Amino acid sequence: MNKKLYVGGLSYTVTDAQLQALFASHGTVESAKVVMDRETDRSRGFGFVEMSTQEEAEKAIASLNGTQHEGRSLTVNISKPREDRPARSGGGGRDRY
DNA sequence: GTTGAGCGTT
Repeated sequence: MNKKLYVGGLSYTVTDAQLQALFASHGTVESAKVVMDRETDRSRGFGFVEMSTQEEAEKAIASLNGTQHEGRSLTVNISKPREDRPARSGGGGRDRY
């Protein structure tokens, strides 16, 4: 198990600092990032947070998952590493059709 | 509005 949290259901107005502040109320945030679409520089509506320990990650999930933020329902869960997804793992990142 | 990048041609 890791300490990385996936945070979905974010408003497009939420940014990394907002995300960190939200989770910091329920544990020690080591890092937080809202994923921005690199083509539009706007939020994709989800992000990632890393807590100091798994224990704090768990309580952050329990406290924030299913709640609302900036008018949207939050989904909080342990994340999986991006390398685990076949879409961008080494061998070809960009589509070439 | 649901799982993060960019490098560059293996």
